[in-house]
This record gives sequence, C-alpha cells and structure tokens, in this order.
Amino acid sequence: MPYNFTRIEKKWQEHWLANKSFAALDPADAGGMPKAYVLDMFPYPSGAGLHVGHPEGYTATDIFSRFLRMRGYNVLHPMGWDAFGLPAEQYAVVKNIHPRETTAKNIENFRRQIRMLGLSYDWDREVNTTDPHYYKWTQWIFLKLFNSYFDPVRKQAMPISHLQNELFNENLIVGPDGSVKLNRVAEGLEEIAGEVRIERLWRELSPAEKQDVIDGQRLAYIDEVPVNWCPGLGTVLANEEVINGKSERGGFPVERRPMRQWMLRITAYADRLLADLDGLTWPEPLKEMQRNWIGRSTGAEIDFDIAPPDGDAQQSGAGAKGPDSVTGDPSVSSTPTTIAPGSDDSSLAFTVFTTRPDTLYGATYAVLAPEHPLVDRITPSAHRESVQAYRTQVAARSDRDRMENKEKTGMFTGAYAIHPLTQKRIPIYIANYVLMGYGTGAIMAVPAHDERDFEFARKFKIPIRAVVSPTDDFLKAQIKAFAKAKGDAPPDISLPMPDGSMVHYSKLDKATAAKVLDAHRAASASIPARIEAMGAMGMRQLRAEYVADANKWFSAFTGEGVAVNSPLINGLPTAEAKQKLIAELERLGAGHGSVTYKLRDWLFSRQRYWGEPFPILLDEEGRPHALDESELPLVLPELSDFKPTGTPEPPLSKAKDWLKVERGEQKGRVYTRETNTMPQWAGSCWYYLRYLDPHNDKQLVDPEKEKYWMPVDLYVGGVEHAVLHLLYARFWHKVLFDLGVVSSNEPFQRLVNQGLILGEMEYHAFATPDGKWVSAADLNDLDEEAGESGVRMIAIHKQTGQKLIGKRLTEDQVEKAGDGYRLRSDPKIRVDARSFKMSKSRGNVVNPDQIVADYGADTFRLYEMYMGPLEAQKPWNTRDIVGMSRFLNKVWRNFTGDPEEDTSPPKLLIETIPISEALDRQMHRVIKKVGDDIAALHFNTAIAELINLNNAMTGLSPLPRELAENFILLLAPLAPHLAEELWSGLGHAKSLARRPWPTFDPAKLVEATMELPVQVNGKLRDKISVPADADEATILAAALAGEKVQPWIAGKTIVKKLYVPGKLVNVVV
RNA sequence: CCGGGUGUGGCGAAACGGCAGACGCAACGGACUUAAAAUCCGUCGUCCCGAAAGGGAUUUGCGGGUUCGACUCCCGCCACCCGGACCA
Repeated sequence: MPYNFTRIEKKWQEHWLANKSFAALDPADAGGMPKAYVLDMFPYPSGAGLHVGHPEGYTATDIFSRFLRMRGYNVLHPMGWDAFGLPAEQYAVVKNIHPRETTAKNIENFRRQIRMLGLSYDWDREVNTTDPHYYKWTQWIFLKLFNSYFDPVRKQAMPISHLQNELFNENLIVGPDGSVKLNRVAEGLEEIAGEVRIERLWRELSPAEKQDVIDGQRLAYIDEVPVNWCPGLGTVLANEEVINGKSERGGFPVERRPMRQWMLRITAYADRLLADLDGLTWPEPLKEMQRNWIGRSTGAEIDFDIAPPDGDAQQSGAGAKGPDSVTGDPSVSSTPTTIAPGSDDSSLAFTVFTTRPDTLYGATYAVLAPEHPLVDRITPSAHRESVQAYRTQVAARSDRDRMENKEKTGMFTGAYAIHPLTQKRIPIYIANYVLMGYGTGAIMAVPAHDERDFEFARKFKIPIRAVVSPTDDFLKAQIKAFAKAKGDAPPDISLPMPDGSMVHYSKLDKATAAKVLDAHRAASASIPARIEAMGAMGMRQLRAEYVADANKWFSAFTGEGVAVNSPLINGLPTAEAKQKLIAELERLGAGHGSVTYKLRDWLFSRQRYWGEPFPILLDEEGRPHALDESELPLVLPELSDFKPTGTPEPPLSKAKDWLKVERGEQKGRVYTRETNTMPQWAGSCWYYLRYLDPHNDKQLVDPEKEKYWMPVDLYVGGVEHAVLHLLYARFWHKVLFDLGVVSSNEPFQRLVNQGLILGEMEYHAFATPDGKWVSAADLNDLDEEAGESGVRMIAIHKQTGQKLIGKRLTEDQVEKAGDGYRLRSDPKIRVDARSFKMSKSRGNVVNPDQIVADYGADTFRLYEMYMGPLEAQKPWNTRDIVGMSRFLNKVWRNFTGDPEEDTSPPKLLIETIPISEALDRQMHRVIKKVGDDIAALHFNTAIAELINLNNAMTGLSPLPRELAENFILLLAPLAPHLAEELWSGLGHAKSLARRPWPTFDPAKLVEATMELPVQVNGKLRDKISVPADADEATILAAALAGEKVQPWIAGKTIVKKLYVPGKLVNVVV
C-alpha cells in the first residue's frame, strides 16, 4: 500500500494552522534568536488560480524558512494578495459582477491552493492590498510623496515646508521655467558679469506663481505630458507597461497623446537607484536590466547658433510661435530653446546632447526632431512647404509603425547652424530618428562615428569626416564586410611585395608598406577596390586611408580611439579628449558637461475603478490639495456602473455624491475629488513593510519592528518584475528612508529569480513527403511507425482527421529500440522537439490541484525542486513526477514495513541499535551536504543525497533510531507532511518544526582508507587504495608500483610526479 | 542591431581546475506473480578488440590557447533562449 498522503497532509496542515506553528515572534519576544525575513513575491489572485510556476518559488522559500527555524532563527515568512488591478476589473466588467466579489472569491481559491501545498506561512500576517485598512497606508505614503520634494543639495526627499522656508529665505531662487536653483548670487558664490538676471526671488512672485512653483517641486505632481493612452483598456499606462507599442496586459495598441496626469518624480532618484545596485546581492543580469532601464549617459550639452539666413526673406511671425510658454514643471526644464538673454529672433540657438563630445569636429550636419519647436522659426520660406509636408507625414504615423519600419527619413530645413569650434556652417535637417522625448530633441550628427548618422549621411550624400582613429578590429571588420559584399572569403591580411612574396601586415615596416600602397593607389581609385587589389594592406596604411577619407567605408567607427582631424584634441585618447573638449566648451560658453537618463518620471494615475483613490481634492483652478492624514482611508465609493467610460474620463466621475466636497474651514468653497485611481504597483510597492506590523492602525509600521526585521534577507520571485515592481519598490523605500519612516536604504538585500517552468516538450513540425511543413498545433498523435526501410513519422491532422506521413527516415537516422525504432539525435532529421511557455491558448498549462490530488503535496514539492537549479528555466515533465513519488513511498516502506492498516501515528520498525560504520559515515556526510545545499538553495542535489541515503537504508530492518531520527529531520524541510507523520511515529508529541537541525561529526567525514585515481600524462590508468594518513612518498611509490600503471611507464623517463593531496596522482613521462 | 544567459547520454540533470555523466525518468534484462501492476536485483554515452573476464580509443556546441591536468580559466566562432531597441 502506498502511504496515505491525503490523510497525512490534511492532518498536518490542520495541526500547523491550529497551533500557529510558524508564527514569527515580535522583537520583544525573540530573545537572542537571530532573525530572518524570507519573502515571496505575493501573487495577483487571478481567476485561473495557481499555476505550477507559483509553487516553485514558494516551495523554495518554504524549505529555506523551515530549515532556518530548525537552525534556531526567528523566521518571518508571510503571504498576502496583490488584489487591485486590471484583470479582476475586466473580468468583472464582462460578467457584470463587482470586482470586490470576484477578488474575494479568487483570494479564497488561492489561499486554499497555497495551504494545500503545506507552506509554512504565518497566516496571522496576511495582507490584502484592496482592504481599506491596508490601502489607508498606501494613501498615507502617497501623501508623503505629495508633501515632499527632492532637495538638490542634500540629494534626498525633504518635507515641502522646508522648500518654502528656503525660498522665503531666498537661499533658493526660481528660474524662468519654474525650476528651483541655489541662489549663488546671494551666497556670493558666483557673479556672472554682464549677464541679465532672469531668475526671480520668492517675494517677486504672485501667490498663484508661488503655488505653481511649490506644486512643481512635489515628488507627486500633476503634469500635462504625452502619455501612453490605451483605448483597448480605457486607461493610460506607464512606460514599463508598454511593450513594442502594445499594452503589457492584453496586447492592445497604445497611442501617445498629451494628457493631464499624476506623475511620481522617480527621476530625482535615478543616481541613487543606480549607485545602490552595487551593494545588493542580486543576480547580475537583473541589476544590468535596471541599469539599462535607468540608462544613465554622461556627455555634454553643446550650443549651436543658427546661421543668419542667406538671401532668404526673414521668417515672419506668421506661423511662428513665441518662445515656449513656461510649463510649470521643472522636470522638463531642459527646454530645447534656450534663448540667450536679451536675444531676438536673429540670434536663435539650439542645444544638443551627446555622449561623444570628442567627436564634435566630425559634426557635418545637425538634426532636430520633427516636432522640435524651433523648426518653424528657422525654416526659410523656400523650404517651408516641403518641411511642413514631412512633419505631417511623420506625425500621421503611429508609434507602432515607427517601430516596425526603421528606415531613416528626413528633410533639409534650408537652415544652417554655426559649428561652435570651426565657425563653419553645417546644414540642419529634421529626421524621424531623432526623438523629442530624449535628451534635448536635437543632435549634432557625426556620421563617421555613429551608425544612425552614418546611414542617414549616406542616404542624403552628406560628407563623412573621421575624427577618431579606428582600431585594428574595426578595420579588419571593414575588410570582411567588403569581402562579404562581394560574396568572397575575406582577403588574407598579408601584403604582396613587389617581388611577389607575401608579408603579413603586422611585420611590415612603414616605408615598404607605403611603397606598395602607392603602387596600388595608382592602379585603382576607390578604397574598397584597393583593398581588393591588395588582399590587404598594413593596418597603419588602412588607418591612414580611413582618416584621410571616411566617405567610402562600410560603417561608422563607434568605438574609442585617438582623436584626429581635431585641432584642440589631436592625439588624445577618447576619455581625455572628452574632458578637454568639455573644458574648452565651458570656457567659450558654448556648452557644458551633462548627464541624461532614459528613465522617465513614473506615470501614476489610471482611468479605472478598481484601484486606490487618490487622497486629493482639486480646487476650481485644478490645483491639488491633500486630504489630512486623519481623513484616511479614503474608501473607494460603491458604484454599480464601474465600467471604463472609453474616454479619458475615469469611472469614479460617475460617483456624483462622493465627488463634491465642501470644506468647513473655507465655507462655500467646493472641491472636486481626484477621480483617477492608483496603478496596481502602488499596493505592491511597500507590502513587505506591512507584514512586519499588519494590524497597526496608528502607524504604517512600528519603528522598533521595522528596525528589527528589515531588510528582507531573501526575496524570491520571477524576473518579469525586474524593471517594474523592483524599481518602484526601491524608489518608495528610499523616499520613506529619507523621511525617516524606515531605517534601511534598500528593501531587498538578497534576491533570487526562480526560472520559468515551461510546458512539456512538443514536436514542433516535421517534413511531409510533399515538402510542406505542418505546425504541431494542428497535429494529434505524433508517432513513429516502423517500415521496411526505416521509420516514418505519423500524425493525425486535428481538423481534417487526415493521416500525415512524415519523411521516410533511413536506417542510420534511427536505431532499434525494443519492437520499434527510435530517432537518433541527428540534425538532419527535421523533427523539432521544443518546449514553450505555458499558456491557455497553447493548452499546455498544468493544474497543481490535479498533481496534488494524484501524488500528494510532498511529491509535488519534491518534483518541482528536483527539476533542476532554482534559477534555471526548465520544461515540465509529468512523466518524471513518479520518481519522487517512488522515493517517498520507499521511505515509508523503510520506516514502517508497509503495513496493510493505516494507523496514526504509524507503527515504525525502529530500535535503539548501533549504526554500521559505513552507514554512519554516510549519514554524517549527508547531514553536512543537505545542510550546505539547502543554505545555498541547491535543493535538487540535497534531494539526491537523501535518495542515496534512503537507498542505502533499504532492506535494513529494524532501523537504528539515531539514523531514523536524523533522516526524518533532514527530510522535514523538503517533505514536511511525511516527516511530521514519521516523527509522530517515533513517539514525539510535538511538531518537529523547531527541532534542532542534526549536527555532523567532522571526524567521520574522512574515510580510513582512500581510493586515489592514478593518471599517466593526465589519463586515468589505475586506482590505488592507501591509508588516509599516508605521506606523499608512500603514495607515489604505491602509484608507480601499480600493475596497471607499469605498462605505461615502463622504459620511459619519469619527468614529473605529482600528488594532489586527497585527490589524485599524476605521473608525467 | 545592442545587452545578458545557456549549450554535458534518449530526457531532466551532477561535477572547490583533479576519476565526466551523482540522482531521477525512459529503455533493456532478471526475480516474485496464473497474469498484470507494484516491488526487488542488475545493465545503460559512443565506437573498436574479445567467447568471456577484460582491454583500448573517444566523448561536455565548434576551433584555438594556458596547464602535469580544462565541462570548469582565456581568445575566436556557431546555435538557442531572455531582455532592450532609432536612447544621440
């Protein structure tokens, strides 16, 4: 009889719950126990229920938590529900059920499924982001963001009142664009002679202007910016939620349109978010993804003046707008048109951002984004029509179009810019490859050293001027590219000498190479032709060719090198050239060093019902006013019609009674509530803090508890949150840290990504006799059929029921296996076995309920952990589960002798007898190995060790008690139900959850005699048995004396004898 | 195109620079059984020699290198997977 896992698992799950076996102790009760905070990424409780990917990470942290409890740690291991969000609402809309109901039902199902896996959560700490007791604090954090600003001097968040003081005291002044800067003049730090002062002092501002300045500095602010509007979902989305122009959820098209939205100033934290990554124990690829997403690039901003128009009529004010109106938002303070003080339209200028200021001398044209506001003002009338046509054409194309078709297009504006160093005129283009949203919306184009500029310059026949001397690798690649274009093998990099011999390029002296080069130069004109004629030339000569004329080469050299053709910086390597050039620009007042980021501010509002309401009132002018903390939570109003309106008007605007608020202190003044709601990420940004003190209604978290538990010691979850949740949560945590709410700078010290579990292997396609390829999705019963001359692939077409015969395989492509044949792994066979992501549409989703019902939770846990390393991506294989089931049943038989009767507690065949020496040694080795493996999260090898030990115990009856106890304790974190049941069979009344982990005796890890491999010239030839304490001389002598070694060394001189202690002997002859 | 990861038997996978393939699945042989399942014992990378015991060669995507010794470290390619992509 297999063991009764159904009864046993139910029994222990109830026991753990009733006895609160896994409760974490508050710091006051923990005594001297070390703490461990082990966290899972809490799930979004979808209607589909748990899939097999969830239990992978959850089981891993559960094993780790159980292990640490047995090692004497006070472990916090909680679970909760990330329950606000789009899918619940969409489902609710379709079924016309209130999202609260569907959410409650889904949570119940998830809780049942998670409990059925026997995970050791402290259920008294469960949180739910949709519970008003919870989102009260989400709103509270939002108020903190709203009432704070990022202080540029301290580089941290400060209360907004501090900003007001600084402005009032005139330590800070207000720039023309509403930005706030240090009052350097007042501080006496800087006095710029002759420059018109355009900043303003606080007392010079009107009350409305003052309010604009304050509101413009908040960490949570309202702004009108181009956002990702998704008509399919009826809401705007964050950049992180848009993938290739489609929504992450649902895959609906997304369009850019300007809208008034709440933003969070995450960009202020870009540098800290980047720098603090270094100290985190996270997977390096994930850190790299965050670095890329933040996208810090250092370089320079360089100013270009517009050349006076030549002959063309001066542009009138007709179609031209005045200077940009003040946006009120300093986050877009890099206003592209910086108008010099006292300037007029005759001295226009624009600023570009570049990471390669050292290539400035190579700038042969400039490009503005088509939307750039300066375009209207610089385009002479002769070009106005074509420019306008081009702009219309670009504007008409959706983002998605632009993604798919990347061909560079552009139009000459007819205007010229003045190169700041050479004072020469360079043409100004507009082009689709320059984006208004990045940098300054304008570039200097250096075709010789930028791929995009190169491609554009080729197309528009603009000169290409090399200013960095290229590397050998680049030049070789150029030769290869040429050979490829011709369809030949790359020419040998050797030079034919006048006498007909060949000399490798690296061995050429300058004079000889030059002579040969001249000969070839006479013969052919173009550089590619010369390369072909010569096979190759010396690298020095190639380089000289490139520097002299880069126009005819194949691609841009984008690497670092030595500056050439650049009077100020010639001969300097790139890094130094950059520095010197920036210094020179600053001296000339034509530019300065600068940093830009790809990271944008976080778009924080959604036009949906099922989310946290903003604790904000809007006055008649649309200015935001915060609710008082005492008014929280602001509960989401009941709505029977919660459907999206299909317009940017949020559903909450339908809650008429709720909408209007009359404030007591300002009688008669009516405010309107903010009707947007927060995105799903809001609740998940800080849930790990609430677990520490989940029932506290006075504080988000008691500082004592926060200090005790934080940071999280192990956080396990999928890589899909690399730039969403994990970046947002770090941002909020840093703000809370700055404001003194939490004591740690980073929330998650150690993070592990569990690998994706893919669906079962599938045949992808195979060749039919008529040469057509059939998709596996259309096939049933793919099989092989033996025939006279080999094996044919047989499949049944799903729709037609037609029997498809695959390509006939020859005998060398198959091998005999029993009655039938089986394919050899021969790449010529076109049968493609692959596994894919589990998905409903593919029909390869595995339901954990079924697996647990068939095999039990312990088997399911072991199977998922045994599949491979936690971090690896691996395919599900139902066939393999039986292996773990057999293992547990074999444990059961070894302990109980497999009785017919199912008694509880079970009767065990155990006696207090000594353990045989070999088994004792193995037991100590396994105790060490399993402990080390679990600590390192290497569960697959830990299980393998236990299987080995269990196999060694097979046939041994009765079992020695010491061995039995240790085995059960080692098994306990991995298969807790069976372990508890066997433990009770040993006569223990209490759960083993906090039993001390077994210890091993180091003395028993070493064998008395050891077997050493003996190699001759690195090849294994023999094995010798020697006492463990034998000295080197004895061992070497024994090795050389070995019968099997003799033939290999006889008659040869021994060059070297090598003994690696405890490992092997190697003899070199 | 850029960045990151992976590549080992029929499959999932092990292996501080030191006996490649632990452990599991599948397959094959045997025991038990009227039979099957379950269970237990055994074989199991590939090729060659041998009746057998055994022996030899070869093998971690491909090509080089470092080393007494390389799955492991270095250089160059190839394939697949995951991210990001006109980011100046």
